[in-house]
Amino acid sequence: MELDKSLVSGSMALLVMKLLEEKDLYGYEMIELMKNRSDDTFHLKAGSLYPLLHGLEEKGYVEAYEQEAAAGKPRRYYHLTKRGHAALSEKEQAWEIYARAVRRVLRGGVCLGEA
Amino acid sequence: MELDKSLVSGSMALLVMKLLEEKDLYGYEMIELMKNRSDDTFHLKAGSLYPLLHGLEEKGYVEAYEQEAAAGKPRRYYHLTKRGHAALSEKEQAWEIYARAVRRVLRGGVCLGEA
DNA sequence: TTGACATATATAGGCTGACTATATATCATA
DNA sequence: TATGATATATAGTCAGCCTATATATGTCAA
Repeated sequence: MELDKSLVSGSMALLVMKLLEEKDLYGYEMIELMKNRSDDTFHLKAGSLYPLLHGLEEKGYVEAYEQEAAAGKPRRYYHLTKRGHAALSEKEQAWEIYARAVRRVLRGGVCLGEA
Repeated sequence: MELDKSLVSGSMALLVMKLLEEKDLYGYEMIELMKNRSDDTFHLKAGSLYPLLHGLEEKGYVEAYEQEAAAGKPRRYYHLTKRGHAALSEKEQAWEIYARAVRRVLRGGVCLGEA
């Protein structure tokens, strides 16, 4: 079953920043890592990722620097800033709240805590 | 903390259909029910809901019928069709897959099962 | 009586986020 | 030499939810 793409909306920035929490990465690497970490669920496209990274850079959540690779084009590494860490933390909390609310609704009305 | 609206994208159709699984509802009722069921997390707006319902009707996922209320405007009730039930089931599965993948990424790399 | 508010549905227009398509450039391999 | 993997980038498009606004009825307070 193909994943409904409309479900993916909005959380890519969160997921990308989460990858950057561990270590600096370049774009192409993130695409591969995202695929692996999500157990082949998220196929983040280059055309989605690079504009997203530029947006995060504008907001001051990441900083970029060029680095030569052993072969091929030089790589543009991204580093999560202090502000980025703070934003990531908030987005993680927001995700928790959101996912919990979806679970509540999907669990249906026959449960405790019904308002 | 205000919920990041961009996270909500895409899953409203799923949640609305889930409400309709239990019983027929009219639009205004869904807005209230959604708020209660989600523990005051989802504030679905009328301007989002009604076009969404019309879309579900066009796809044959719901059927509508008018019914007079004790007072005020007649209410437009929505009923989940057989096709709607099937679509709901698929969307629920898609949500499970998506949420699991997000959890995997958020859990980070220092875990078992890393691909 | 009139103004505000809750109930109830509807549409127009805008913003954001992810997509496809395309462009560029290097290197390996067939 | 041409195909594919690596690597980054932008333009244009589409979908989803938003705000703002319109309509209509009933209740309650000033």
